[in-house]
Amino acid sequence: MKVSRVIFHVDMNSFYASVEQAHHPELKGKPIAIAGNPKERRGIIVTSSYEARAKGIYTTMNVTEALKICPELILLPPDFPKYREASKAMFTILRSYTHLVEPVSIDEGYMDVTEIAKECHPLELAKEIQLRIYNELDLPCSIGIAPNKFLAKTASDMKKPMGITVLRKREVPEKLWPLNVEKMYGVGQSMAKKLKSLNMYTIGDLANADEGLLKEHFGKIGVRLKRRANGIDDREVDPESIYETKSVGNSTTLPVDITEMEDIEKTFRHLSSKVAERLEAKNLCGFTITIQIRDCHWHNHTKSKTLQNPIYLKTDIYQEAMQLFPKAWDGTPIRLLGVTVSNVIDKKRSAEQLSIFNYEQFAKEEPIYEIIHEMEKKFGKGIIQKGIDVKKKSYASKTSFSKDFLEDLKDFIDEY
DNA sequence: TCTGGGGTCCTAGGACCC
DNA sequence: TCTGGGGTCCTAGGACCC
Repeated sequence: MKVSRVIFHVDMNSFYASVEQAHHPELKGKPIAIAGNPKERRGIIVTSSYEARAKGIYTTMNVTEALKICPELILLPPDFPKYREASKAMFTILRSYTHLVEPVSIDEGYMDVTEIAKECHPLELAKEIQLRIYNELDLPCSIGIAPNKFLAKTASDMKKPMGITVLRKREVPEKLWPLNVEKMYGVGQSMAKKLKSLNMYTIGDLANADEGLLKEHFGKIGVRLKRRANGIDDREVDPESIYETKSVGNSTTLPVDITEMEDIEKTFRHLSSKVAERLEAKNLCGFTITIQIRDCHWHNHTKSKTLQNPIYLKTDIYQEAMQLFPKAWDGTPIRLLGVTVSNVIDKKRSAEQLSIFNYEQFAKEEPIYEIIHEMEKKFGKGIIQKGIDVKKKSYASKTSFSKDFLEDLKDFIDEY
């Protein structure tokens, strides 16, 4: 039997809008919204204050539409550096209690407070954290307290803003099961529709559904949903997960649909340099490049290619993107273009990967295969890799050989 | 309700290898 | 030459989340 855990899910309330209100107290109590440029097609509501929500404003709503419903709505452009700073301050407060903090996005995260809970009542701890975030940063948040991530996440959603909700496993049938399936985290529009066609309308229906049936229609996702609906979730709080970037991409909805090569090239150049910039900032490079095209009918097309050597330069990214483009485009006017580099690794580690590939090529192409085997026998498996690393010069400084070793190597080659 | 931009995870089929 | 079964990687697309 696994030891019972105490997990918090801390969820900032209408984060961007709250950060703006904290910076500009005169905006408190007023309907405000963070939105893109209202003159452009991309002008949508990103977040709105509770005062705005009360008037019918919601995320993804067109700005023009929003102003029609609520003419007094105060629009602000997004200021991401400001939000990132507030986010950092918030996580610093969380980490002052335990290192077991897992940021999920800019405005929410999990904490495993099992240890702390032995000496302090979870509810009191949650109150203290909520109050500190409020007093020190002037930001409201909701906290869910539960034995696992799924229930904690569900709980934090139950009382907003400034709520604290405890959700025990034994309360699942009473509190969770009566809710509609679409209320469940992990069930979107598409799955809700499918579930309903299978006569499952509530989370309880999902919890008590036949596992084989769920597997047949939804694969492993279905099986997982059933477990979650029963309050079962073994995922651990992983503080490292934010450092494990899988992909870096940029995309843009164009002001008007385009078909001209000149415009397409210009857009890809811009996107490629954005991606390169962000890879650079994270010291990453990646093996796979993907381009995305969304046409005027909202059909998406992607084309991707995995390279033998990782890329990170804007010129390389641009070139690969432009090579993929004609293979993915059928001539339909384009609404959105995107470029993503995935399969990413640390730039430093990439040097090793590069050499492994070259070694294999080298071994296949050259009749010196035997030499390589001999050398491996004498110096160990990594020798050729190291040798080529040095030859490539790209990271020669990272590879160091002892003087004695170099002497041995020289002798060996001469002898051969 | 006519839909931005950043991501992650999953699936299914094909290629290829042992 | 035909036959399996298992595993991994790649690609395209879809669903979901904030």
